[in-house]
Amino acid sequence: MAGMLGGMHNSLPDFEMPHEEQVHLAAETFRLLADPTRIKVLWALLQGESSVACLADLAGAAPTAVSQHLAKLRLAGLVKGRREGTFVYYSAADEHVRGLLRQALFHADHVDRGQPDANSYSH
Amino acid sequence: MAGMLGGMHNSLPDFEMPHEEQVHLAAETFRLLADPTRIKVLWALLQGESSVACLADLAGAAPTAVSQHLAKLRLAGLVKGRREGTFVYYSAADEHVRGLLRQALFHADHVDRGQPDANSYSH
DNA sequence: ATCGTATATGCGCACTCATGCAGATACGCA
DNA sequence: TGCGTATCTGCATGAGTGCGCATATACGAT
Repeated sequence: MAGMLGGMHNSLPDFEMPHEEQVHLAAETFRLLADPTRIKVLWALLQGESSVACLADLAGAAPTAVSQHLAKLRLAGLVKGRREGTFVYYSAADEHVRGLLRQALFHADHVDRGQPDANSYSH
Repeated sequence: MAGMLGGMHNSLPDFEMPHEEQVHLAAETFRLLADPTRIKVLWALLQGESSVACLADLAGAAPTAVSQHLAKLRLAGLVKGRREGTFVYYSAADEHVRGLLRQALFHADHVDRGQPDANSYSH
């Protein structure tokens, strides 16, 4: 499936690009994960369910901000809420998020971005 | 640093949160992936190296826009460029990106966001 | 000069956060 | 039982910020 490299230039290879809708959904998922507070919240929720106040304490953010973040994550279907009295206990709704977070954090721990060498290819 | 402080309902056992630096790097990675054009470009680069014009054609975007996206990806260390005459052939520099993209696209293909049931838990 | 690529600037849009307020529920006390 | 208060959560608004795109310009190579 992967085209042979090297000589081909403008000719469109034979591999298939993802569908537009798929790409859009993936971008939206990444956009939701591109926030330190939401990453911490989701990481905490992957360990078990918790409430807004507890998550705010864990993430080091204001409860209202965490509530807004949870609302977005809920609309995206990444977390779900269970009401018990005044508290709302949230939990992760998708197992794929665990893999994405683990890979991203692992990548962040092993990446070496020491030099923003913009012109490493020029001479 | 977050930490003790009273008033925390211990619905979650003690577990370790990722380090602050790790979280920021992961968020930055996700932010770079949170764009349809960059997703298409990276997906194409995972199949082999290609030039700006070819990538622009594949992604359906202007060459200048693709060049700017590639500059950001290059500064982040996600792609690398090899100059050959007038052309610059880019290629993916990190194998972790492949896993992230695959999981995100797979997730996008399997997620069912048909129910933005925001108030599934409310009265 | 032409083509491929990189960079600078302005515009429009979306996002985050902080503030304030409202609804809902639990608790205390007469 | 009835009432008032405190707490938890959700929603709306404004300020500040960053991003992507389009345009124009510059550099390098043939």
